[in-house]
Amino acid sequence: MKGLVRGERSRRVLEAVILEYIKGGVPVGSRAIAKKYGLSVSPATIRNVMADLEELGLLYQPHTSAGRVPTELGLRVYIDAILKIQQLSVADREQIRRSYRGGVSRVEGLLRETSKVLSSFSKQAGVVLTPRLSHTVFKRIEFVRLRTSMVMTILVSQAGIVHNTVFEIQEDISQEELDKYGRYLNDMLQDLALHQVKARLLEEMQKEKVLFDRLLSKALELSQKALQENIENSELYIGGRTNLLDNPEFADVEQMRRIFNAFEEKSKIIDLLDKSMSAGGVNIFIGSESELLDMESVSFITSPYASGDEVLGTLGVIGPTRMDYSRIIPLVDYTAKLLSEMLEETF
Amino acid sequence: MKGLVRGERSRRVLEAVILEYIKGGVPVGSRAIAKKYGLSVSPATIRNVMADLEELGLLYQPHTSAGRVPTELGLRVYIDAILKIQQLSVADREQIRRSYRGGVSRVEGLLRETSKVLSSFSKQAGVVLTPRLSHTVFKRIEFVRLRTSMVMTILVSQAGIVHNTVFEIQEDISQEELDKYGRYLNDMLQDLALHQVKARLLEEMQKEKVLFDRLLSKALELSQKALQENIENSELYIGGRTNLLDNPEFADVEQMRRIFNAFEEKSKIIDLLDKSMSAGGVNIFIGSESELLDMESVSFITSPYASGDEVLGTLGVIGPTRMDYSRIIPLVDYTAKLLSEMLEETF
DNA sequence: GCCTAGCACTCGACAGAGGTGAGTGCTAAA
DNA sequence: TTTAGCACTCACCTCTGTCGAGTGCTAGGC
Repeated sequence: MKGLVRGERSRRVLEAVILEYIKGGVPVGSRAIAKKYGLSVSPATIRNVMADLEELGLLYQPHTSAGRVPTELGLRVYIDAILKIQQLSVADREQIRRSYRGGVSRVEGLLRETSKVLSSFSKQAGVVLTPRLSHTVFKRIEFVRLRTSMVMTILVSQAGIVHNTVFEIQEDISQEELDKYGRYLNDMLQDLALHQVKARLLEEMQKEKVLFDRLLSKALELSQKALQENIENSELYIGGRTNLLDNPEFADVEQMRRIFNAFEEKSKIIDLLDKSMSAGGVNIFIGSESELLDMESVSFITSPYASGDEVLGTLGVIGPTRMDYSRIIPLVDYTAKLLSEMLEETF
Repeated sequence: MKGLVRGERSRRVLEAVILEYIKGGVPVGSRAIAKKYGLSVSPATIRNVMADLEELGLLYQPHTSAGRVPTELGLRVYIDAILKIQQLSVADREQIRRSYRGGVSRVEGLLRETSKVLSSFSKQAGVVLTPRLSHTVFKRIEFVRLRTSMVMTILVSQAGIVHNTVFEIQEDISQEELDKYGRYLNDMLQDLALHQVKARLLEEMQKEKVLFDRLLSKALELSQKALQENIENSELYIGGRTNLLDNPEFADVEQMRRIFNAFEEKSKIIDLLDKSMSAGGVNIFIGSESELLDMESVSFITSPYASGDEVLGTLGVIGPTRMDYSRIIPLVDYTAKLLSEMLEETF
């Protein structure tokens, strides 16, 4: 074994095949490479090199007498060892920034807009995972009496995420009393991370003082209830689904259905994005690497975004394995940073 | 002219063609009808009748020597004059009710669930238009200071819809002061319809008392700002997009792309649903009747839902013109009523 | 006067045949 | 080690013929 890609020439041929394949989407032959990539060797030589690359599992031949197509491993090697990731051009960056003009006034709007930006610049589908409430810092809680025994809790996090829950309670409580609970809790929970809030509430409930104060214990009970529900959940914004229809590899309906099903289910994609949240930096899943989706021929490029020190969520691009990595990787990277910046600025 | 569908037999033939076409999706011939629909006449006779129906514009022949397909007008006549709309079966109703078990605790969740129910029972796509804030009744307003000069407004309507806006203000205001504004406004605006709130605010601002009370005028100004934004907007929940992929008429990608684009755009669908909101009862748009979408071969079945007297939004099913109207019309009708009921119950 | 049987005709769907061209692997020579 | 040449493979296209569903028309029957 002489290493995965042994010589400079092999590397150039692999790159050429991949670039050409990304451009055209059809198997690429030796002639095309010899001509277009100025390697100044004959097609026959290229063929020999390609045969070597095939043996290494980097290329693959759909059938005898067809050109070569990169395998997942081939793409992986290309991305890890050959591709030099460049900065996004100033013009592109400027244009992305401009997409956000016109004032986005809510976090949700900002995230949704981001999914659109990602999709329109990548010509693929853009996804943005909303922050999990549990990962954010408590800002405020508010109780609203909707009608007899029906209370709505509104929770606001420091990052400006608003979450509400409605639930029934045993006995009716007046709005005035609910307001009192709110004030008490707001004082107590200020600046706590939400996943600490639960613990804090329990702790507080133990205290003697509280045990004898019906008002306080009621307040704690209510907020407990509100927090029980889905603060672990995140939502997923998906933009530009239809871009995927333009990819010739998804022309067959079966393939398409799988992807759109995944979009509808969301949970699998959420899991994947969740997983890459902790990783930091740009993550790339090629085809079956994602494991979660039984989808060959689909790649994910993801990056977490943050506000301050706290990682909030993940965003990314979903497209065919045959997508323009050299452009989309920096796009995802830049967008994640820009979003982080904007979140920080506002909240 | 002897009326659109002159005799009992014509009517039965039209019905047979439509039923058969809905079932199979392919042009239906005279033989099939003669056999299956017990009209006890020969195919030749059926052919004559079909020729008449074609002349009337109710049927259409894709090419010589193909069977007949109903035209939009044909479907319209069928729905208006022939189809007897039945109640949903008790079993179906029970099953729909059951879909909502497991407690849906927020309006948004309820609406989203509804879009799923609609889609899964119709095997098509289900849509639910969220209530416009402006159509709802004021319940509560709350200001939260996010950071220096940055304020979030949270608006809750009686129907339990929560809406938040973030904006910058000239000078910083403390949370205590913001709370005061909130209390003042909550008293003032109680039980007003939101579209009246604006007027009320202006009116209030004129009053002398306010002019000299910096606090009050500030409060009014803030809430004005919060209301300026998109209280007219509604969102759209779409469930079961992928069901549409199962319809053979959408096998060709171009057709599919148009529909999915409409889903992504949303605005056109929102307009359409909006239009049918005021109409009341079940509305049916067959193919080009919807005008908004340049989509032949797509039908909408919609119905408004309400809470109390107030019409809140619209829901419906989107599918191919060739869908099972006899089942889906009562489905939409029942679901709308059920949703109204549940909203009323909770809020 | 309406219904039906029969018949010739039309046209899409499908399958098979043959041709084309891109691309390969192998071999032998430079 | 590279290259030229050559035989071979295979997807794809086009052309052709067949099949069958379905029609419209006409003539005869109730």
